[in-house]
Amino acid sequence: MAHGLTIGQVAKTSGVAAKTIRYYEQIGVLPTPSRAASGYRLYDQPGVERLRFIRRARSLGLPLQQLKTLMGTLNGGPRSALRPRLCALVQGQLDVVKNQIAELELLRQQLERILQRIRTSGARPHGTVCQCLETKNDLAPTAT
Amino acid sequence: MAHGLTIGQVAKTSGVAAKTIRYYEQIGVLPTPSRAASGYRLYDQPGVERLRFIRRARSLGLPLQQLKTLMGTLNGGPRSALRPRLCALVQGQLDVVKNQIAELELLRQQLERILQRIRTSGARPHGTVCQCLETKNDLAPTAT
DNA sequence: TCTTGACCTTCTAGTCACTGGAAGGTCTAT
DNA sequence: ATAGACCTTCCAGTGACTAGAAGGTCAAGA
Repeated sequence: MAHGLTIGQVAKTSGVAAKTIRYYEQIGVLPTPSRAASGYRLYDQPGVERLRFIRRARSLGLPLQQLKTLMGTLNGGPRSALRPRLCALVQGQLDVVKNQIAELELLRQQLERILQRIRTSGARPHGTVCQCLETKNDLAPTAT
Repeated sequence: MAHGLTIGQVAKTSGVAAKTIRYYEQIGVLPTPSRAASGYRLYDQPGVERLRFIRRARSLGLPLQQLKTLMGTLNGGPRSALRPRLCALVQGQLDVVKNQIAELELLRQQLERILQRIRTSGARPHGTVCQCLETKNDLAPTAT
């Protein structure tokens, strides 16, 4: 009731589910907010901004574990370490994303070839397994 | 000891961890194999082929749940339903993959712009949150 | 025959990022 | 006073495995 938004209000304005906000707090990505006499969580503006930061970074694919350590740096670590760390984080994520794209492109080609094959030749079962997925050449051995 | 490969031999030749093979059996994607007197699992050739089929399909990103129902069709369902089902499965997966690629491409662009910004302008903390991740225009609200 | 070490068995629990639900307390408006 | 919308905590589930513990089995060598 004092100054501050309840978790539901924060959820509504930020688009992050209340459950998710509690979860972030639970695993230590968000600090524990102040509480009303009733026990309700109360968020102030910096608290809301921290959440938005987390969400922004998450939408870039940064894992919560890395965010957690980064938040640690942000709230208390040496300021000088900030830029290189952020830089490395984003660069690392960029590499991850590039690799994912490359792998998915391969996958797409495989799927298109297979679809072609199913459509034209039909899927004759051989034993209990489909021939159309049997040809080795098209498929990476462990491309997950 | 009778005819058949132990789980470790299958694991070695197929490149699938023994743990994973047991897991597939546990969730019903693979049928329960025969057992030696000792209780060891023994796999015959069709069993090994089923595993290879699963892995091939998994490497295409098909979820185990779908594979499970497909295996049901393969082992007992009407043969006529096979081709359209497989076709739909692969087509669906192709759509999924295409969407993933498109999203990751957006993500890559965002990350590259952000990296540029960090490198050139530096990351001045503002309050407790980084400005360089604060600009809304670059970032999708919920692009995970 | 005994022992060593590799292999196998089951079971439980952990990963990641949430999400759902139950059981119960609080706030606001009527 | 009561309805119902909100909040609290805790437990469990998702997908596709992976790790580890505790114990049984097998083949080979001394």
